[in-house]
Amino acid sequence: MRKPDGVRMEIPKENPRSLIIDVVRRIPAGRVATYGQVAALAGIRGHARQVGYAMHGLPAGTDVPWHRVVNARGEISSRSSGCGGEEQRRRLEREGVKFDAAERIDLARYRWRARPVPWE
DNA sequence: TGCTTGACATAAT
DNA sequence: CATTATGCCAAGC
Repeated sequence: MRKPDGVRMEIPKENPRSLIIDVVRRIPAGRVATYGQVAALAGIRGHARQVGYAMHGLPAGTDVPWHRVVNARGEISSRSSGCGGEEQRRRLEREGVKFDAAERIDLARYRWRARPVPWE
C-alpha cells in the first residue's frame, strides 16, 4: 500500500489533548478532579500522564481551569519548571478548597463527581 | 528512527 | 498512611 498525499495536519481537531481540555473545562468551581479521573472521562482511562502532559501544553491565560486538576494524593503535582504551584493553590483556596497542613486536599470531600446523579 | 523523560495511577510492602 | 516499584502513552532530543 502506498501513502496518500503525505500531507498531514499537525493538529487534528479530534486530538485527545483537546478532549482532555474539554473535560477539564467541565470541572465546577470549588471542586477538584484527579488526572486519572479526567483521563477516564476523556475516554483514556489509565493514561493520566497524558492529561498532565496536555496541561503542560496549555498556554498562559487559557480558559481551562487547569488549577482544578490535582494528583491522586490530592496534592498539587510538582512540575519540572521549579515552583509555580503556589498559584494553583491560591486559586483553589479562592474557590473555597481547603488545604491541610500537608498542603493536601481532602479528595473524599472536594473530589468532583461527574455523575448524572449527585448521590444516592 | 530510537531512547529518555514526564503537571500520573495503581498495587505491593 | 508513606514509600517503592511498575505500567501507560506521547513529546522531546
